[in-house]
Amino acid sequence: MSEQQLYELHASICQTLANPKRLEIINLLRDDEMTVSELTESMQISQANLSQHLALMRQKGIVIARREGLNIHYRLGNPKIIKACDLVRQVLIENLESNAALVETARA
Amino acid sequence: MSEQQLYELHASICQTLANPKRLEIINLLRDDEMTVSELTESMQISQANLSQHLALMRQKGIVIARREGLNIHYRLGNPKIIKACDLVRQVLIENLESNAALVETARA
DNA sequence: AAACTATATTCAAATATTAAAATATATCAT
DNA sequence: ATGATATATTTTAATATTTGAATATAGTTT
Repeated sequence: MSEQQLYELHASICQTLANPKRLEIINLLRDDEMTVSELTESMQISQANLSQHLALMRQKGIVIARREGLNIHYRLGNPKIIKACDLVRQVLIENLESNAALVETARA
Repeated sequence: MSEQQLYELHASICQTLANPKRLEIINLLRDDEMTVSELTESMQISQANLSQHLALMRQKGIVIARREGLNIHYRLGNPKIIKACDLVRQVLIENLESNAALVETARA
């Protein structure tokens, strides 16, 4: 597998993370698995659209589905996903903070 | 700032990471800053397109530019970006490995 | 100031992503 | 078998992203 190909696969995982609803799903699954119904109730999203997002994430191995009767339970495929998301969120927060600091400097 | 808005900004950072060339740039800047010329020479990409990618990353604070004469030196805006990318790459590698394991199981 | 070098920006066409709507499938209960 | 519930898939229109081509800008050298 070439480095180029790895970068492409890497990018496609990032692409899968590049959606607010999907990030919200990942956060909801942080500690425990949840059924599709539970996710639908916890979020502002239609069942069909939620299912589309879950299908995408399943394909990339970001979440794993497990059927139990009528319900399907979803969980994260790899706990490192949460670590990665948390790191990116920290970067975001730090960027916001230093922007705020810049604004302060400009006012002074 | 609402959680929704945070998820949107978070997603937009992930979106910025969701491109193989941009990931390659980040990796090249891992340890040291580099000029645009150096980056152009290290990668299979046109100068104009590289500049477009750098502009996007600048806007998101992922990368910082510093002019020195004719050259512009780029460096990472936050070392945590590298950590996050490395984590996602680990997730990718682990997914590839468990896929390979699955194929083995299917053959056996 | 004219030429040169390094880098950035704008525009447009091709391509990819998103979400709603409609429909389909799987399991369970009767 | 029928109906009910939970979830998934397909299609489509709107929107966003990507890249090459052309052009612009900033700093330097002569």
